[in-house]
Amino acid sequence: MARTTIDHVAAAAGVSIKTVSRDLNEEPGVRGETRTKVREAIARLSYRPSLPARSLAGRRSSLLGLIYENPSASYVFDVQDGAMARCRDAGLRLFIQSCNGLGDRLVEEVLAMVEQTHVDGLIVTPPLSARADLIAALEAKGVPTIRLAPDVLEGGPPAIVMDDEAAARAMTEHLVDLGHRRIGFVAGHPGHPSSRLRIDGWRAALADAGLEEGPVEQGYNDLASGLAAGQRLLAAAERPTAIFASNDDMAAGVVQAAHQAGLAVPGRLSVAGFDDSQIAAIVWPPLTTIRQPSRDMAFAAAGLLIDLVRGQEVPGVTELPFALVARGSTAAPAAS
Amino acid sequence: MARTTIDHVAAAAGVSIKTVSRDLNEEPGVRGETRTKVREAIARLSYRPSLPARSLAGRRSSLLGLIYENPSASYVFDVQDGAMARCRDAGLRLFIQSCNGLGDRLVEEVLAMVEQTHVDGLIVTPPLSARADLIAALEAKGVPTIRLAPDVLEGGPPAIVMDDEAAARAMTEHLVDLGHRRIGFVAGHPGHPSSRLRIDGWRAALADAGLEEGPVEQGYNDLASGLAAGQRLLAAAERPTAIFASNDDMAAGVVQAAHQAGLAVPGRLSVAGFDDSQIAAIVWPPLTTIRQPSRDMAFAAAGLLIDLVRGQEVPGVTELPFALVARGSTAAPAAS
DNA sequence: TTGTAGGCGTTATCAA
DNA sequence: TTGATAACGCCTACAA
Repeated sequence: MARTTIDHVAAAAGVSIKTVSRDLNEEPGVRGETRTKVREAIARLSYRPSLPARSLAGRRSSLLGLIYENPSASYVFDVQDGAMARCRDAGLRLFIQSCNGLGDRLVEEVLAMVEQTHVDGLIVTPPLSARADLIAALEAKGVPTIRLAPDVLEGGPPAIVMDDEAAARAMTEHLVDLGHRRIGFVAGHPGHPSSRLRIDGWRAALADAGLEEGPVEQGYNDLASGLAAGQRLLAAAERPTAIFASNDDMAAGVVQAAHQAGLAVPGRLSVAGFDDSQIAAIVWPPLTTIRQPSRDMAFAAAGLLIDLVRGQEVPGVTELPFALVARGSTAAPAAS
Repeated sequence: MARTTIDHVAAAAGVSIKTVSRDLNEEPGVRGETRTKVREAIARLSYRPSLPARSLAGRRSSLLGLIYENPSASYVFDVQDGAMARCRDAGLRLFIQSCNGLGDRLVEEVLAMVEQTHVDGLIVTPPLSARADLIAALEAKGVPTIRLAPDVLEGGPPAIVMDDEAAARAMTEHLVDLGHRRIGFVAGHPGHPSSRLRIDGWRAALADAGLEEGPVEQGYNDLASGLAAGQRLLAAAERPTAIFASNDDMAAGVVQAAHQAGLAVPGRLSVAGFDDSQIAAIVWPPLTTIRQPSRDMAFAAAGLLIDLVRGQEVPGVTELPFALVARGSTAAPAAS
């Protein structure tokens, strides 16, 4: 029950607590011999410094925060994993907070969390990274912040992004290259940062190819809305030969709609998604999609935040590359 | 930059800091009038007590911990969500830690986390809840612990479980009732607590129905191994008319194997899963499966842990009900 | 290169 | 019913 403290270590090593502290924090000015003694005592007593005591005494808590709201389980999982890995490398801890269901108390609750836990800085994931009120409040409080995939890049805290528009364009070009001329689109949730960029990319690619704009249906980033959108798209008189959905969940819905309509995928209909979430590899046929490097982005975000907290300069925008993953759900259109 | 502290509140309310502290902790012995004054000052200054200071001074940190390792993204997501919700209700915070890739440093790292963060107690999710060394170490340290879905119930810290065996039996009975006589099984990961219970349930139900035991193939809880197991099962001379997989990911793999073999599901082959994870509703046809109340179990676990930390008695085993979710992947066998 | 004193923001103890 | 004061375990500033 009795905690091992820095005093015990100091006594065991025959030095003062300050010397132990210096070693712990890798401060200079400790003789090699002394350092060895201290290290040995630390190991022998298996001493672990108390984080609360540190954050109380010092100006740092060795704790970073990460907040999320709602996105898919796999996205949250990847992001957590990446950020935690980076923190572990740096000997820091990550405090994760869900903001689901906070409604209009969001800003207040986040500030409360930051104050109570003393996190040194915060990683804000989408769609929270698009909440201007939140970001403004954090800046006003002086909380070091990194935005993950925000909607607006100019101004605001440093951001980590992927080029959604270029990715959507690449996917559309992939479909065009396969020979598709009538390519429908299922738009993403209107409140989501990347939705606009993705539809813009689709439009741009069609324009570049000299093709007419295909039919668009609104979705809400979940399977059900993708299914409904797919049904509407497929019921039209002039059916598209390919449908590009703004995320994988909706693309899975479109695949279901095709199954229901008795249309073979990709024989009669090609379907493309976005995100390369778990689902993409699980539906049949597996989805051609865009791999968003969620884990890498979070890893990088944590790295930037660490720099930021240490007072170093960090770039305003860091862009990570995407990849087009071609799988079974897209093919050349049926010769008609 | 200057933090609002209990001193500011005390000054504003014209009382001592101890009185403010008493109000914060809902201790008795504060006059109603005084309490009102204090509350008003707290609200006006939007004061939030510092968690580190609390854990340093008091015997409690108002922080619970949750550790996980590897399971599917959706499982982790649900569990986090449930535990966080319960913590929020109680005014506590939840510290989440991934234990992926820790190898043989697992026990050491978990103990380090517990010591460093001062969490009051720990929720241990599967498959970590089956790690005897970990559980023993936590008990030795006197860390209040709740096990989520452990393999062994007798002894050890309080556990929250679902009756895996009964659920597997129910699913098998469902298939028998549909008319299946040759029911194959894809076994779950050998290291996973519930794998044995599920196969036992399947065996028991077949025995009860007076049926011969069907073919079994080993899987590892992921899609790929389910696919491989499905291929082996379907290649056999006497093909089963139904396959029950120990989890949904593997069931999705079996469905893929059926697709590849040109076997209609559920026309020529019925497939059943377990977990009701996201995947279950996404594959085509959607899976008949067992809903494991992961979120509820985590919610309950946090509740028990709170009681435990407060020194109350908690039951050794708490069992939550499962549900059989019948969807499109199971039907009567083709008349042959 | 090392050590001493003071304080971080709370809760606990004991007195008023 | 309230308050002064001493911890809690560490870091910062300053001294030796």
